[in-house]
Amino acid sequence: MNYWLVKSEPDAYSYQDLVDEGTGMWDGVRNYTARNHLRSMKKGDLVLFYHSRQGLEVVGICKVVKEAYPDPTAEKGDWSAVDFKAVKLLKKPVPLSAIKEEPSLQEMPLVRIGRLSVMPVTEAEFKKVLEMGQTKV
DNA sequence: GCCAACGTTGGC
DNA sequence: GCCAACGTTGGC
Repeated sequence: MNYWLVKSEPDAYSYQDLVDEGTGMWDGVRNYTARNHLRSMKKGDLVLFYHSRQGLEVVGICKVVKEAYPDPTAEKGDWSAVDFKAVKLLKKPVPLSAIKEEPSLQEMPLVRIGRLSVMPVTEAEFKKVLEMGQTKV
């Protein structure tokens, strides 16, 4: 079991949109590092859902229900998409400012590499974020 | 809206 | 193959 974090601008696609859809396609990634992370995802992996630009907080948990397949929105190039299903809304969203203040979360790419939109998270980091969000899977 | 950080592109 | 210029992302 691996753990991940994905970012989305809620204006474009929010956690609530995923809840409404049931199963959502995670497409449109056009960054090689992020794409490679998508391809490493396995069915059942748990994913933190983060709202960028607006919100700036981890809002929910979802899981991988379909592993990487060719991104249908890519007109050219070698890109991938995966499918997610919403698992649980965090009881308390975890803001970026709180993550930055938590010593054990300083190594997260979310803090270190601002621009990356799909990133791995360690089990310890994942659990810590859930704890801060007062939520259990 | 600004700007820093990072990735990509293209000239040499 | 290096590196400057440019574009994009995303926090502030």
